[in-house]
Amino acid sequence: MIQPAAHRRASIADVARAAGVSVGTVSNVLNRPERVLPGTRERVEAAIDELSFVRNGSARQLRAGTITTVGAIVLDIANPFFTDVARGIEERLDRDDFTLMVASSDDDPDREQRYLRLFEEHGVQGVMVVPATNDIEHLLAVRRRGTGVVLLDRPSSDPSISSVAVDDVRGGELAARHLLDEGHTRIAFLNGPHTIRQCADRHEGVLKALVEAGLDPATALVETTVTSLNAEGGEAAIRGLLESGDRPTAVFCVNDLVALGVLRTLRTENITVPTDMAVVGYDDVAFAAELSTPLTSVRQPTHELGARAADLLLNGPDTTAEHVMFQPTLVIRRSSSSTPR
Amino acid sequence: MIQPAAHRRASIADVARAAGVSVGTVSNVLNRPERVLPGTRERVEAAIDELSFVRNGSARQLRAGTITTVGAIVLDIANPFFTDVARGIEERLDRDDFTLMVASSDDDPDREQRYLRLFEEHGVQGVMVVPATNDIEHLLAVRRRGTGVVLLDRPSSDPSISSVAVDDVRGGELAARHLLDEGHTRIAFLNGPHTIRQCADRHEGVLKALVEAGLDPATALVETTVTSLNAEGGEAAIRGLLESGDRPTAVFCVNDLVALGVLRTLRTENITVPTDMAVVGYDDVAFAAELSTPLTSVRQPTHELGARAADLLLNGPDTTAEHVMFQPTLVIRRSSSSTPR
DNA sequence: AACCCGCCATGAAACGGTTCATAATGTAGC
DNA sequence: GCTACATTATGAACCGTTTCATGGCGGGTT
Repeated sequence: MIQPAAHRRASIADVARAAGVSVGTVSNVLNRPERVLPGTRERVEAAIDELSFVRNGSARQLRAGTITTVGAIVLDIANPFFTDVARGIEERLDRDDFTLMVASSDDDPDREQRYLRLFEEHGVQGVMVVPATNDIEHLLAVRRRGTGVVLLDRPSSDPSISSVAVDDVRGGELAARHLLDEGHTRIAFLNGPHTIRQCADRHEGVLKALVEAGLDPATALVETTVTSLNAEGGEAAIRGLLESGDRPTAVFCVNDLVALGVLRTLRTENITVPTDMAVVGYDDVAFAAELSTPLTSVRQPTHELGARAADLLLNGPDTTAEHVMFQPTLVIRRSSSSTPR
Repeated sequence: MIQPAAHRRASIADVARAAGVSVGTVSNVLNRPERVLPGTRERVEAAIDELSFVRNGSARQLRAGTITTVGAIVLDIANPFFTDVARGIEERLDRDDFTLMVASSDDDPDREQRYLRLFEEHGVQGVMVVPATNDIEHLLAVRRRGTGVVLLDRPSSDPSISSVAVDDVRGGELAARHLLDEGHTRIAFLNGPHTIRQCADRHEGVLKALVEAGLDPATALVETTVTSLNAEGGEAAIRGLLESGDRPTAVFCVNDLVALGVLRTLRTENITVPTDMAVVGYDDVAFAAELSTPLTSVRQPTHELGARAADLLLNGPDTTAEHVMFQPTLVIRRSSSSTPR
């Protein structure tokens, strides 16, 4: 059980009493020390220490209105992609002395909603969200009520919401085209649910590449939905695929964590990469280049993504939203090519 | 610029007026709907929708006092070790419908202090902290003022503060002893600053192993402080070491991110692992087993660590603190041994 | 001496909820 | 018809800050 305070926390009134001044003066010491005579200030500061007074943030915020905090809601806090983005956000925020609170929705719309509500109720200046659903009506509502909202890693179609994204259609296209170039004609795509926009977009990109190459997606593509977008999800998905018998020659994974699970499984199953099966990941996280079979991956500018999102939140246009779209690049390594580079 | 609300947010009084009821009734609809007649409730709910009313969390909390949120402050949100711990925390909290806010101190005591203050001022039920300094007086102060505090990944000597940790002395010892067993007599330790307790403890463990083996640490050990505990830090540190000429035959890295940077650098420098140089990491993150040279690493039970910490915060003893200490294990792989397993 | 001004300190209003004692209304029992 | 009681709704007090109009005071100017 969390231990309750022995008794009520000291309030500004307690401090005022102890220092023999009025509450207004204590508040001034706290917020505009230059307005109060050094002598009094010291007395007040002594009383503050004495009572180990801590300002009540709720009361402060209730009255003052503003707070220099922004929130970020990502799909999975254990995914290096999102934490790298978070670092980008933090660095930008530091410049303006804002603080960041991060929460993870775990791909769950309910959790997203819950954290969104929490942030909104506590009056954050704005919130950056990687939505877990295709529908962003709930985010529009937040925006309408006056809280800043920036879509993260996801383009916005709505004029009232800014977004910072990377072209996922193009990313899917790059990956698929590369595999086609390598001679594959039957490709598995371990994707997340299409309710996550990024997944749907990457799928679209893959289709585009296939059609351009004159292939029929119905036969050339096997899309499997991974249950959780991490190594365990990748492992389960590839096992399912291997057991199904009709095995493709290449696997495109919706992110590098999934690819990690795939590589791990293929190794234990003695399936050689890339000769028996080529693998392509997404995000190009730090370890991708150092894997036993260095992983071909679609690189996204994580840092810039986060920094730009924070920037839009802090300095964005007042009325019209801005939509930033970065371009991904493909980094070809050994997992998909016998002749990388 | 963050766009201000067109005008003041709707308050409970606005809702009351619109629905033709009193503020008390609106509050009841919000908090104990069963106490209000279905007809009135519907009118109030309609008004809430109409005005798109969102409760003001500050006001609510100011009056009601409590909040079901806890905070976590970790050293580096981009380090998989900490995010895995965060996952463990989240899962435990979910059971009690608590929410988690994560902040990253970036090894900076000032940032830690800033976030700590933010959490405390906003009245979180408790906070889990991986302290950036050896001194935890500031945490004791928070505890005394009535906010729950649990030390994360770090033992507590103080009876008033609970802690959940993994034995870092033992971890350092395991790693060093293994390298000694492999025949190395000159070991580099790419460590973080000793102000971070874990780093100091691991150092102590290394010393212990060296002494037990009858070696003089002064000659057998080269400790280098990495500037930032990530791949870039590892890269810079190992480069410095290589340039210094007098090259050791084994490198123990304070975490797997640093080890990743080391492996990357050694590969570009054409130094073979483990024959030219053995490498051991710490944390056994997900990708460690899948690296080009699978990485020997000290494994810590991340999930249990987080879950237990959350548990202590929610159900911990009222008066006496509890100190949980997990034991690390060494996972031997090819980066340090020609005959792994 | 009268006036003005700047400097500090004061104390009450306001922020937007929750809570609780009280009132209003309806129902049942005698 | 009267009392007893349950059910709903009311509205004022309160939480702990910030803010601002007000006032006291001392010194400089006319």
